[in-house]
Amino acid sequence: MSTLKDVAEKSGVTVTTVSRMLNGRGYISEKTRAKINEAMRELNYKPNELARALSKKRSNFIGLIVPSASNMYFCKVIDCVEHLVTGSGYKLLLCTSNDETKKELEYFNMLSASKVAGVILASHTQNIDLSVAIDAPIISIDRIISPRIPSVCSDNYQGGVLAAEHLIAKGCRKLAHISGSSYLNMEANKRFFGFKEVCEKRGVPYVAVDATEEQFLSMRYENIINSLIDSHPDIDGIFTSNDIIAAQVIKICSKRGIRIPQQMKVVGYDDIDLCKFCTPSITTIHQPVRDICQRAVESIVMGRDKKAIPTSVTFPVTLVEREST
Amino acid sequence: MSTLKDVAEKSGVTVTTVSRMLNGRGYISEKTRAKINEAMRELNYKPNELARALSKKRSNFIGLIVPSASNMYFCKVIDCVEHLVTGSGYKLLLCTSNDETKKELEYFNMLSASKVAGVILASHTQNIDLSVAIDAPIISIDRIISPRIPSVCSDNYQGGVLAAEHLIAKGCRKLAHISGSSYLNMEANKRFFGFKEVCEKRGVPYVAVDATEEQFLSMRYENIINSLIDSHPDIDGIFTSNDIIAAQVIKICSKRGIRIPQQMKVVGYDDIDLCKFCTPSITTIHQPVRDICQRAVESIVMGRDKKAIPTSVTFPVTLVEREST
DNA sequence: GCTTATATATTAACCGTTTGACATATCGAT
DNA sequence: ATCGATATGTCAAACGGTTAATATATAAGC
Repeated sequence: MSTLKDVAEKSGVTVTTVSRMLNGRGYISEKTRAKINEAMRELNYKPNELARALSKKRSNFIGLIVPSASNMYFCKVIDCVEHLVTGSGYKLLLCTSNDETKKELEYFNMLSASKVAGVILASHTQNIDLSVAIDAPIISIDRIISPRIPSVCSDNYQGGVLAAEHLIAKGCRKLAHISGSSYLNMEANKRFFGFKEVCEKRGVPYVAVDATEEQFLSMRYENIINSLIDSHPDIDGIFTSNDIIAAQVIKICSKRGIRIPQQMKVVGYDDIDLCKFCTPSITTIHQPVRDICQRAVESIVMGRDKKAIPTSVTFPVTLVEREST
Repeated sequence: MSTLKDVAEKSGVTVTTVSRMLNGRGYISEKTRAKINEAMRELNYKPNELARALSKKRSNFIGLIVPSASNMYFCKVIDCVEHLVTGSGYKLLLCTSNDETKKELEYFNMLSASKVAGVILASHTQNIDLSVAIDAPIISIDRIISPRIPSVCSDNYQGGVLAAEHLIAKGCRKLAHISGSSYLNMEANKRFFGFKEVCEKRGVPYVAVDATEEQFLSMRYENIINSLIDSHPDIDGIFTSNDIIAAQVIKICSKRGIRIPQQMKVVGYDDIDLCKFCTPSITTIHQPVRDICQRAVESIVMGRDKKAIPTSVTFPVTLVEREST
């Protein structure tokens, strides 16, 4: 593996000059530039990123912490963030925390030790002031962690409003809401508040149940869905806090002989690919994941240059109508 | 941020001693060990991983290259690999290549420049001898790239055999196979060979169609499925090369009023979560992703210590019967 | 002919950790 | 009294790049 020094010798200049060129500082004539490029090509030179980062006291890794990579919503986030990070010349360090605060702290220490350029948090982490643990910009996605950490969310309240209004417009008389674990994501609770508000304003009765953390992680909601339908057989519209629950509602209704959308209408949340693959496909609240991720990555890249103080933002959501309503 | 030197000063020993302790070389008395630990705690010392890696000429990052993080099969791989990598004290650098050779090469250069401990390849990359591009162990998942690169696969041929036998046993008279893009994954083609072999042996007629690369990446197979059913309305059993195609077959059949499993039986491949969420749920060939990933990570970790020459392995697959057959 | 901008060189310190070479001291065992 | 194992110290080079300071040379502009 060749080094800067090798390149410098080969092209008959000093390491300073080569480094200057690599980092775009100072003056370089076209002739020298060509000579150096030539030498780099011949030697197949790749700057050692570790040395570079050590010297600069900052790497170009960006850490992304998600609860799990097998949950399709987070997959979307991972995919988006990876593209954006790579597009900005950074590299993605992926961490899956299982929503465990302890693991999250470990990851934080690890990321800090690797001198990451920033951290994007799409995981649990309530209230612990992580900004003290790391000397790099942090931004959270869809979770508000502490007032000191900027966040980028979608309009969860409005999502709940849209879902309830849609179900009511479609003729539902009694609604239900099934949340993910409200303990895990305070921000997502606003989906329920929006839903509730509309139901109350319109005088439509509703019930609400809350999944457990364990159900959220295992993605198995059968029990909660069955017992909801058992105890409220007159429900004809369900708004779920994520699409995975919605898919299982559809499944259980089909097993019970409840026809969708005729007898039961279902609105999910997130708009993951699953919605399209399900039969019937799922009406859902679309989260602008791409916009959210873009904003998150930008805020890290900006924050690094101290160009802008990143602030919290909220993106609008939309309802995507499919076959389940 | 405190350094080794700070810790050494604080605990009244030299950096050599502290480093010795950190790396488990030479002798350390319990008393000194305690003193150093105390100092590290007080200073909240975290070794700078970059400096460490630079000095050792090797980081503890492991690179994982997948075509996409939004494809659920690869999500499973990512999730698994992340857990295993972290469990072994490494960190995961995630790369999504879109199955583009050019991008894969760029990622390889990047990983090489970051002195990764190894690379796990679950992507395209045909025939280019990447082992020359990087000085670290490489292993491929479910793809055979070159004879020089060890791979860990599942028994694709057997998967095809199981699928065909199951469909025939369930009473199908005319079968079809829809592959992902055979161009992208030679190894997965064996699924078709196994399927074909059984059909021919049993005298069951079959047709086979091949999705394009674009269809694979966009996960939209409607056209190919519709035209298959249009031109062969007598097909009563379909084996698809992945579960995402299977889900769409179910969807299209439902739209066309073809009842599953009564009039049409479907067997997918991979056993991703989607299978359980679909209505009806999808019978599929289960890939032992956990075993595969474990083997892949182990081979990197071993390969690093030069303890063992990693060799290629094949894991058995099983058929998981659900509602679609 | 003087100034200024451009282009490059030399030297050396620094980032934080590892590691080898070598020295020294203590302690129990022979 | 000597030996070997244990426990630590000092010193300094190395990993590969960045960067500040200082110097010099060329070319263009007035």
